[in-house]
This record gives sequence, C-alpha cells and structure tokens, in this order.
Amino acid sequence: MNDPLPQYQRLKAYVSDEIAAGRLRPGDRIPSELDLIKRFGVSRMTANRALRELEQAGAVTRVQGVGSFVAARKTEQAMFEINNIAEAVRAGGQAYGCRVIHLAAEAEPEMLAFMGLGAGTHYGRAVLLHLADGVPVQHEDRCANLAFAPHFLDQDFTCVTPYDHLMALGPLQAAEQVFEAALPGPELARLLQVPARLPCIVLRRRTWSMNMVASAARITAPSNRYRFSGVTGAVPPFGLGLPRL
Amino acid sequence: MNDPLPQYQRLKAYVSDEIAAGRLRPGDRIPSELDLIKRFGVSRMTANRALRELEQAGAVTRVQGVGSFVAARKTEQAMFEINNIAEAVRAGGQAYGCRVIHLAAEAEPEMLAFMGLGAGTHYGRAVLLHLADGVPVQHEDRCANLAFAPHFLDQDFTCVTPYDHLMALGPLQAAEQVFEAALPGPELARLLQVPARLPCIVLRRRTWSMNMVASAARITAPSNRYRFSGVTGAVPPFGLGLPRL
DNA sequence: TGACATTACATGTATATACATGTTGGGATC
DNA sequence: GATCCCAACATGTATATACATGTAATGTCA
Repeated sequence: MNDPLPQYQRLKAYVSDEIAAGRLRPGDRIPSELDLIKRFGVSRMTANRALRELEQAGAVTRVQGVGSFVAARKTEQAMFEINNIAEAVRAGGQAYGCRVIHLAAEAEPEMLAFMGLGAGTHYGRAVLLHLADGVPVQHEDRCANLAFAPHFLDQDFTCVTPYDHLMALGPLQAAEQVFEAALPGPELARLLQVPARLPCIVLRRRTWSMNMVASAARITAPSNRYRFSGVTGAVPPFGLGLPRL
Repeated sequence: MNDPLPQYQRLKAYVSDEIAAGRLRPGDRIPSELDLIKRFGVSRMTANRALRELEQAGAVTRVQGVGSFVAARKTEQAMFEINNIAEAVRAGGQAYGCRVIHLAAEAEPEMLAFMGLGAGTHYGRAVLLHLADGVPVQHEDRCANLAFAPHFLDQDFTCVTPYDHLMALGPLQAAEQVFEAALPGPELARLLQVPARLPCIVLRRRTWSMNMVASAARITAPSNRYRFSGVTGAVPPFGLGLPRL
C-alpha cells in the first residue's frame, strides 16, 4: 500500500528526529556521511543528498573538511520575521521591559478554538505588556500548548520572552499570521496607555513545532508605536542581481 | 583566481536567467534533463540536481513522466501571499469589480520617496477601488515604475489588476511589506463606504523585479471586510484541518 | 471506430566510483 | 621542542549506470 520512504528521506528523518528530540543540540556534530553509510548501508551519494537537503532546509550546517553540525537557529528568520519583541526594542536603542498581566493554566475558549486542539490538552496562558523605555508598545495574549512547553508557566517573562522560551524547545515548522485593525477597547487602552479611539494593529499568530500547535498569540500594538514589517526575497542592490536560486 | 562555477550552478543559472529574462514564462516547459545533458555535456545526475534544486527553490515545477515547467506563481506565494485581490474575492464566491478613481503619469512625492528612486525615472499612478459584490473591500494607491512597466497607464484596470499586469512582466524578486492600522479619513471613508471611525488596515508594499523597484502600493482595507493572512512553512498534520479564522 | 498494447520520453531514486578541496592530528625530522 | 609532511577524514562535485514510476502519443487489432 504505502510505499516505503525513499532512503534519503529516511536519513533526513533520522537526523531531524534526533534534533527534534533534543538528543542533538545546536552546535553538536551530526553523523558524517560515512557514519550514515555504515549505519544504514546506503551509498555516499544518498547520504550526501540527505545531509545537503537538511543544510538547504536550514537545519544543519556543513563545513568542508570538518563535518556537519546542528544549525544554530536560522529557521525562524525565514518565516516572515517572527520578531522577538525584546530584540526589536533593543535594536532601536531603547530599554526593553515586560509586565506580566496574567498567568494561568487556563485559556479562553476563543483562543482554544483558534489553536485547533481538542479536549485533553493542557494550556498555559500568559498576558504580557511589552515596554520600550517604559512605554507600552505591544500587548500579548499568548496561549501555549503545555504538551509542547511543559514549563511555560514557570517562566519569568520579565527576563525571558515567550518567543525565547518556545524557540528553545524546538525548531519552528510553520507559522500562520493574520493582520487586522481594531480599536483597543477600554481595558486594552488603559493598559497600553493610549486613547480608546487610536487604531491598533492586531496580529493573530499560530506556530507549529514538533508536529503540533506550539502556541497561539494575539498581539495588539498601537500603530504609532510599533509596526510589523518584513522583507522577503533578496532586494537587488545588495544581492547583486537575481537571488541565485 | 575565481574558480569557475560548478556545473550544476551553471545549469541553474542558465534556466533561471531564461526565466528572469522573460524568455520562459510561467507554465512554459523548460529544458528536460536530457536537453541539458545534450546542451551542456553533463551527466544526468548533474542536470537532475540542477532542476531539483530549482524546484526546491520554488522556481520550477516538475511532474514525473511529463516534464519541468516554470512555476506558476509559487514565488509570490512564498512571499507572504502577495494576493491578487481579484482572485481572493472570487475564491470567496463573490463577484469582483474595480472602479478606477485616478490615473496619472505623476506620483505623490511621499510615494516617490517610498519607492526609493531618484529623479529621471517615470512613474504611473493608479488609484483603484476593489469591490466584492459591489461592496468596496480595498483601496489601492499604486505607483509603478514605468521603466519596468511602460504600458502601466494603458491598462484597463477594471479587467486586469495591477497585480496581473506587473506579474506578467517579470518574476517577483523581493517584497517589502509594512502593516499599520489607521482611520480612513473622510475621503477614504466615503470611497470605502465605511464610518470614518472604523479602523482600517494599511499595507504598504514595495516589490522588486528585474533588478529594480517595480512598484509601490498603499493598500487600505476596512478590517471587517478584508484580512491579510499568510502561512509559512508546512503545517504538520498534513496540511489540513486548521480552523479558519 | 474503439480498445488496448507498445513505445518514447521524463522524472525519481540508488549505486559505485572518481577526483578535488579542505581540516586535523600524528609522526618523522631537524 | 618546533616544524613540516603526510595520512585520515570530511565534504564538494561529477560521472556512468541501473531500475522504477509515471505520462502521452502511436500503432495495431478486433
């Protein structure tokens, strides 16, 4: 019925499972082509293809003459700038701060529906206010899948952003993002310290990792304090012409 | 000094240059592995690698038993959904319409600065109102580089969206997008037929093609009538079953 | 004319082999 | 002990070959 996976796919799955399971961590040396040949009985070209494709996928770094290693973390960069708000604030030369508004083991029904997970799954919810030089720039209502991040609620989010914590647990597989505009409403306006009639941009995001929904978030930012932007592709003047495919 | 390019890179460059130059257009058949073997005197594995990597890069679609083709529009798909508004409306089962508000050979200074092009370049500006079942869903203020799209102002935008026209002229290289939230202001509110206090989402976008800025646009959409969304990466449980927002 | 087999073509994967390039460590030599 | 050379290893690329799988067109036969 179902064909067996091609050999090179099996090798890729083997290596990326080791990474996903945490047995191989960023910077670790992964099996060389010769190792894979001996372990799986394949030819070198097959092992080479597996490792090369893992490199192209950003999961692995290869250095000629030295070996292959688990890549640091480039995956998230490619995905329309899943921004680390703390880094973005600091990059602008401002001081980053965070206030924890709410922390609970239960999530709102609306958010749960958004995450698309059924009953029997446990959630952690964190409502945070991100500050730049003390001024609120983003309100974040995040719901994490505790099956993916068991210690989500134990984090001190004034030090470690949800982004940092979740990213450390596994590579980002996919992200869905929806942009909307909305008025903040009285409570949000108070938290963000903006007039209730100031339009805010609302980003709802779901991320997948380790073959499950890792977390969902609703991020609200006053449009005059924070903008979501992204560049995809290679902008010519720097990339010397067409991005080499 | 500089090593010659590897063979497979030469093949990739050859094919992607043909695409970039417009000699191969979306849907066109590209040289088969056998063609490349005969033309460049390489082995089949080398031609295979070149075409396979072009496929992974999204430039080419390959069908076993049939051939390889210039990818329809996967490029733009990968770039955070540069949506064709007409298609999006029709996909929702509504009738698409477009009203041309303004058409001129001059662009606003603000837009010109945004495009980042100096003097001596010619621009065409089109202000359009996109309708779904007669209801305005998007206001588009677009400025095209006439060096890239010389016949931009001759288009009948009630039939051909700027997207269609520009996409037909060359492959998308890069896109920059900024999302903001704003109130529409009296004139826009009148055009969009919404209350002046309804928050709208504003997307400013620049696109590059053929090594130049192809066009810039400011797209305004009432948040209750249109949403910008995108998925990046592969959503795990085989793609399906995520609750629509 | 319609059904079916054949053929040509194209891609998908896998192997064995070869040579090139780069790194590293160990051992011989001075 | 310091230096240099070389072997072992790892990746990078290329080739010839093989078989599998899939599509499309063609020709044959009823």
